[in-house]
Amino acid sequence: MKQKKRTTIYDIAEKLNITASSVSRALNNSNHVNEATKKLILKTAAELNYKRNTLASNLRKGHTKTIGVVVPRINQNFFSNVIAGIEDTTYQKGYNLIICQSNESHEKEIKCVNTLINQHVDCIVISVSVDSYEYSHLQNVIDQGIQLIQFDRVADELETLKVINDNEQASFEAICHLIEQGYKKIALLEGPQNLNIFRQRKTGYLNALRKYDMPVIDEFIIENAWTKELGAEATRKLLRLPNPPDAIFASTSDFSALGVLEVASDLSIKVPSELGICGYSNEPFTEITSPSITTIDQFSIYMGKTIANLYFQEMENNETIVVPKIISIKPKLIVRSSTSRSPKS
Amino acid sequence: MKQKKRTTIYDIAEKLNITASSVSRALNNSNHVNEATKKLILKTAAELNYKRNTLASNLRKGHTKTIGVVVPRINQNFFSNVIAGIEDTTYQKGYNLIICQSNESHEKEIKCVNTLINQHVDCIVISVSVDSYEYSHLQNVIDQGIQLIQFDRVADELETLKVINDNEQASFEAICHLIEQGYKKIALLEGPQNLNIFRQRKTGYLNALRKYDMPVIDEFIIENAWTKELGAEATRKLLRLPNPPDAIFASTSDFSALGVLEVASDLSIKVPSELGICGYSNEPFTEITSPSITTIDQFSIYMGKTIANLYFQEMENNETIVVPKIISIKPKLIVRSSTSRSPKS
DNA sequence: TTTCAAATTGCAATCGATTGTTGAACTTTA
DNA sequence: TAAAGTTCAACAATCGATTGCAATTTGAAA
Repeated sequence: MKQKKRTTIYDIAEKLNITASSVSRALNNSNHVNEATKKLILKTAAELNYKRNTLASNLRKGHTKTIGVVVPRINQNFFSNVIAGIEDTTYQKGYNLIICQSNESHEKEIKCVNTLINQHVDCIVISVSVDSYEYSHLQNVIDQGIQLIQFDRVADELETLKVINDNEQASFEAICHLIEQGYKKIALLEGPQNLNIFRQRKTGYLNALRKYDMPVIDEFIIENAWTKELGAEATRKLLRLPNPPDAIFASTSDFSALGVLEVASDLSIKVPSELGICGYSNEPFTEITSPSITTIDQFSIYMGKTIANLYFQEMENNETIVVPKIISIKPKLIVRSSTSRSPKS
Repeated sequence: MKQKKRTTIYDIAEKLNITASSVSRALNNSNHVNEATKKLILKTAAELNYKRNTLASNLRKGHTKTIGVVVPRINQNFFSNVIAGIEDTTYQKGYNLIICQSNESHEKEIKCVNTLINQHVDCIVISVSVDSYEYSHLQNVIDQGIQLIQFDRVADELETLKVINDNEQASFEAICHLIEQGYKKIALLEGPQNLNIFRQRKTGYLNALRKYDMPVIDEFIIENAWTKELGAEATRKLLRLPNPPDAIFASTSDFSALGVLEVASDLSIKVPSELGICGYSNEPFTEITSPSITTIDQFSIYMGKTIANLYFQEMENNETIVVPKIISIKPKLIVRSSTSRSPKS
């Protein structure tokens, strides 16, 4: 590749017989430059097609106006929406985003975080991967003086800024809804319990059952059913039980719920009359399946915006100690056909 | 925010009573350092929790091992898949990605590109926004000596590396398929014709009709129907015609096709027997609508990988002139229920 | 005309890492 | 033992922009 020499402030200075400092000041619109020369400098800069070298500038200034984002998967609706939300508000403040995906791998997550530290980003926003078991790499971020914001899947033990969903409440409401629709034997597809979001959803499920004095049936709780395939498999298993459930809450994801729906469809089990199905995340497709799937909206784009605003807000309270702050967003139950039957037993 | 002083190579040097150059060489595993001191340096670096300042390093070295990506929307399946593909292969080579979204705005696209130039990325990968009308900002990228790779929506007039789909062929095959299924009056929902991808798809449509000696009916071609809402609206208009079409090719997107399907469903028009529907992009949801939607897969993840590999390949042919190269990926028609009727007229 | 302050501009250090050159210490060879 | 060659580390310049301080010019006031 041809590597043309880019024009620098020195080139401009030389051409105009002044020093680079004046050029720099003019470019930064400082008022310590004569208006006339400022105009001239700006004009010459445009002529020479000057582009500021952000690397040099950032090195000198000590900050990069860049935020690093680490998510398990970029191409997953929830995460790409959060990113879009973050981007939307950071862009307006002149910030850039460096986006990494951990591919749900703890190893890669560590590498991503380290790269971001090396890049001297001003802030790291992360949702941890499913198999993370220790968080020294995140502690490291804090130690390096970089603002750390966790969202959705957070490490509870780390005292950082957090933006989360109230998973327990959402899950609780979903189960209450099912019970009110007359379902009596509600199964739970749960996600990996090392992630707190899945633990919280389970708690919500148990609380709701308790509230209505319904028994907790162990074989109705299926571990690690968080993909479409695993959801389908779990469903087949559940429906083969001598006393099968009449509703399934796929607390892990809508994909899992989709697996449930497909199995029900294969077995000609009528949804919602014979089987109620509730998912989680409000993926776009849940609206267009037949029947449409009841699910929980996490306000993902709003969540992204909240994260960005939280960062800027903390930035402004300069000097003060970092107080661990948690912002909890209440998700919303979206009732659709897959759980809507007339409310009688 | 507390801003701790990070440890630098000077800190390590000072502690060990040597110069920073030796530290740098040790950290870069140069063989101009004594093995023993190298070990010592590495050990001390780890102790002091040293992290290389990539800014300084990049400034000195003149490249950043960073690729900038500009797409219309991050949270659109096709684009997020391409990004995931790029990320997958660049990550292995130690490259980073800076991702920007133009939000389909020409203005913002220009700003994104300029930011990336300022950031001294080594390469810019872009799919232009729908309302772009001139490409001086892209010419600028080339002038600054930055490798430019266009994909999918490309500016034909710019001689750059390009990775595209053979839209014309895909569209041609889709229409041939419809005709072979016995559809006789095929409408086209077309996208903004300033984007070449939509022009190509239209050409494919026209070519297929010509091949089968079928007339081109002007009122069957609807402009700018590239969202779900516009697709729905277009469909209502088409079906109100005295002589309505018996198939609709939503060449713009699957979202548009979904709009078609919903209107058909509202009007109780049977798909595929009374109306055939074909979309474009193979969005995940096309598989789970009822009926499932025939569409065209663009191999988006593979496309991303191809882009990344193309960059590395060009990098290696150092010194030579940049030859504009175009890689065309042949999309695949995915036949599903929405167009599958017994092949008789 | 002299004095002083304000407005501009220049000088030089700095951010942290890299790298070509130089020189000292050491090893090998004749 | 002396000459030649190696190895290793120090020195200093460099990447491009920023910024505190010093110096100069300008203009106004005395």
